Amino acid sequence: MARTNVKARQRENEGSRSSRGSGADVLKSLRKAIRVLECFSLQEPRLSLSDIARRAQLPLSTAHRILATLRGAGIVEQEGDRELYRLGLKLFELGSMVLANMEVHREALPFIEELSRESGETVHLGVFDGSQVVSIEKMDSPHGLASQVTIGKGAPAYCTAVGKALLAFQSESTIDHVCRLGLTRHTPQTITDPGKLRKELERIRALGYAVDEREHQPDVRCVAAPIRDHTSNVIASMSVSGPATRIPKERIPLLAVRMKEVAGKLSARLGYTGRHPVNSP
Amino acid sequence: MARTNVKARQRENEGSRSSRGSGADVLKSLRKAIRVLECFSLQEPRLSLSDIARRAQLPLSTAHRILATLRGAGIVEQEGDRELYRLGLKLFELGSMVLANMEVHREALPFIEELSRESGETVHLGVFDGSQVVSIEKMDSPHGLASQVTIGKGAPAYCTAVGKALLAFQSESTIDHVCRLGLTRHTPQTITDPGKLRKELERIRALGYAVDEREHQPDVRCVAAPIRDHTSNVIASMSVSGPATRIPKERIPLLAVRMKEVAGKLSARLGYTGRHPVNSP
DNA sequence: GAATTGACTTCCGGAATACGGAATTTAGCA
DNA sequence: TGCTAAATTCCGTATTCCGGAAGTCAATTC
Repeated sequence: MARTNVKARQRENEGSRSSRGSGADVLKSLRKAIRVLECFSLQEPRLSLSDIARRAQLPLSTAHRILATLRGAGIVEQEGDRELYRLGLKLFELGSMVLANMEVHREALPFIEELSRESGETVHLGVFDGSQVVSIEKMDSPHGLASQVTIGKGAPAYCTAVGKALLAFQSESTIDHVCRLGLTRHTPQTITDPGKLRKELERIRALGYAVDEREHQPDVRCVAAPIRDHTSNVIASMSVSGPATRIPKERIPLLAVRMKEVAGKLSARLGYTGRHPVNSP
Repeated sequence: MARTNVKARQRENEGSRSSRGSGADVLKSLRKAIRVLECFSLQEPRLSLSDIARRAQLPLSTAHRILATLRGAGIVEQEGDRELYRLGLKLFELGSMVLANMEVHREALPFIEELSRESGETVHLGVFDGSQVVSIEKMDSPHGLASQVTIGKGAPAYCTAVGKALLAFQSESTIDHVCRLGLTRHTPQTITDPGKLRKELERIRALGYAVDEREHQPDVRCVAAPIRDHTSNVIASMSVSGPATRIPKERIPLLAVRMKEVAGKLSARLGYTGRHPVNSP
C-alpha cells in the first residue's frame, strides 16, 4: 500500500512537471530520441555528436547510442564514420506519407493552381499544428516574386493571413496558448497585444476571411480564407500573397470575395455542408 | 593490433547481421517505436491500436505506450480519444527538412522544369536508399500523362531507369544486396536474372545512361542519367519517362544524349569536376 | 614524429525504466 | 440491458538503459 502511494505520487509529480496537457511522460528513452531529432533545423541541418548532446541536454554516450539506433533505421544519416549527422531519407519517406494521406492537400491542388494563375501571385495552403502554421503547399506565379516561405516549416499563426484564418476558429484555450507563447513583433504592423489579437480574430470570424496587413514581412499583404471539412471544423486555410505595391488595400475586398468563394468550393469537396458542427463529446 | 582486428570483425558481423550497413541492435525501445512508425503505409494510412500491435509484433500495452508518447510529440495523431492513429504533422516537418537541405534537390529544380517543358514528358529525380529508389521530385508535363509514381515512395532499383542509373554506380556489395532481396517480375521485360542485371549495369556504366524498356510498368519507357557531386560519387539520377508509343526506341539515343548533357550540367553545379573519386579511407 | 588535444566510441555495474499479463473501462452491438 | 471486442490502466518484475569513465582515433602542435 505504502509503496503504491509512493508510485502514484511520483507519477503525479512527473505529470505536472511537463505542464503540456494531454501528453505522456512515459517512455523517457523515446522522448530523448525525439529531442535528438528536434535538434536539427533548416539553419543547422548538420550536427556533430557533441552539438546534439549539448542541445538535447543528454550525456554523450546516451546521445551516441540513440544516434546509432536512428542511423541503423535510416532516420539519420552520416557520411563517413566520424562525420556530421543529418536527417535521413526514411524520415522523408514517412513525412511524404503525411501529405499524401491528407485529403485537403490532394483536393486543394487544382484550386491552388487556378488561384495562382488568375491572381498572378503566390498561393499558400496551411494547417495548424497547435501553435504554429505549417505550410503544406505553395505555388509561385511565374510572374510573381518567389516567396520566402518554405514548405513544411512552421510560421507564426498570429501575424500571417493563413495563420489568423486558422487561429480564429480554434478553441479559446488554444488561442490562450498561442498568446502565452508570446506575440513577437516582426514588423511595425504586427499585432503584439493579446486583446487586439482577440478583436482581430473576432472580426475574422465575422467576415470569413483574414488579412495580413504587412504584419509578418514588411511590404507583403496576404488574404486568406478558412477551409472546413465534413465535421464543419476549420482544418486548413488558403491565401494569396504578394508585394504591397501589387496588392493595394483597394484590391483586398475583391480578393477576399474570391478567396472565400474558392475556400467554399474546396470545403464542399471535403464534405462541408454548412450544417452545425459535429460534436465530439 | 590483434585487438583492433577483433573489434573490426565484430563491427562487420553486426553490419552483416542487420544487413543494412552499420546498424546497431541497441536501444530496443527506440527500435520498437520505429517499427510502429513503419506500420503506416500509403495503402493503410490509418491504423487502430490493435492493427499496429499486430503488425509491429508488440503487446497491446507496449504499443499503446509508444503511441501515447509519439502522440505527445505530434509524430502521430489521433482524431478523437479512441480513433485510428495516423502519422502526424511533426513528421512532415522533419521530412521536409531532409529535402530542403538536399543540395541536389535545390539545384535540380530548374533543370527538371526545363526538361519537362522541352520533352513534354514526366521528369523524375531520385536518390538511392540502400535498396530502393526514392523519388524526391517529379514534374508532369501539362501535355503528358500524369505519372503514377508518388514522391517519397520507394520504387524498385533494378527495373526503373532512375534506379538502374543509380545502382550501376553502387558498390558490388550493395548490388549483391539488391539481388539477394529478389528481382521481382513486374512486366514481361523485367530483368529477373542477377547475371543479366549485372551485364545491364555494366552497359550502363559504359554508356553513361540507363533505359527502362517497359521493365517496371507496361508500355512506359524511361531514360535516366546519373548525377555526381564533388566527391565524384553518383548521388542521384534524373529521368524522362512516357508512354512507349510516344517514346519509341528510335527516340532513345537523342533523349539519352540530352539527359547526359543535363545531368552533366547539374553535376557541375554540385562541384563535380570529372577528376578521380575522392577516397574515403 | 612524439605528444597533446579534442572528439568519438565502447564498457560495465547499478538501478531506474519499460515490459507485458491481467484487470478495468469504454463503446458498439444484439 | 447484457455481451463482445477493443482500448486503456495497473503494477510487480527484471530487462534494459543509463551515464561516468576508460579507451580509441585523428588532427594539430611543438
